[in-house]
Amino acid sequence: MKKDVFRYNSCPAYRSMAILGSKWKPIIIYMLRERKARFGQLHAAIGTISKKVLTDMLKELETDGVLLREEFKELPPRVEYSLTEKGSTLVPIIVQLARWDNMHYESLTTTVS
Amino acid sequence: MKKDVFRYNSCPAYRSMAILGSKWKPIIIYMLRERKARFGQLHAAIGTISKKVLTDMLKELETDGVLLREEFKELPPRVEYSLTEKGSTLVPIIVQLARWDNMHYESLTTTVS
DNA sequence: CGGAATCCGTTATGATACTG
DNA sequence: CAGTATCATAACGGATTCCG
Repeated sequence: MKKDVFRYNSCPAYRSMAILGSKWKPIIIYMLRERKARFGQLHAAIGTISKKVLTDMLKELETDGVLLREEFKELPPRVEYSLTEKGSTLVPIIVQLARWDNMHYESLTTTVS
Repeated sequence: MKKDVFRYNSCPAYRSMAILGSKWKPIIIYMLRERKARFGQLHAAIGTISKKVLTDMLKELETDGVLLREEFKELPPRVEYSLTEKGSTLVPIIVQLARWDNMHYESLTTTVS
């Protein structure tokens, strides 16, 4: 369930990498940088992620204290995800990573300001 | 061979994550930040990495243009690895990741200045 | 010394169908 | 709508042995 790949002593940044070092987590966090979003919105926005994997990622991010899950007991159900303060501190790092991409490879459709 | 986990369109930072999002690459890059090192030195310094995996990581990093491999045709053989300019630009990012770790979790033996 | 070659377990991610 | 439950697979990381 946890990223055992990044384990003690392997890397001085293993905890941040345990959070960012997966295929979908950076973009999930980045999407929540300004406003909360519902499960379905995230699923549609990311497009190619499966619901199972999205669920898994959201759970892990919540466990890591990076995001908050609000469940409204309605019908149909509604669940909103938002970044915690801790999660917000990851945004500039993600921006830097994306910027590195843009600097070292060309022509990305997605631009990070 | 490549990190297929970080694939096109999945993440605006997928290229940097393909480099940093593995168990050993950040620490390898960080170790080379000031001076070149030989295969055996890296192997000993990291301690718990297997030779196969170290070889794999070094090959991928070389392919990605992050480090340079110099082979001296001697006996016994000597191979030196060093960061390229492109590789050097990753160091501050790794430092930031490590710093994030230190800020959000306590008491790490390894401190990054 | 610096690998290469094999073999192998675990984990991350995915496709699909189903549900309160 | 927001998930669960199954099942499947490829890739990541590792142990071990052998080699010029």
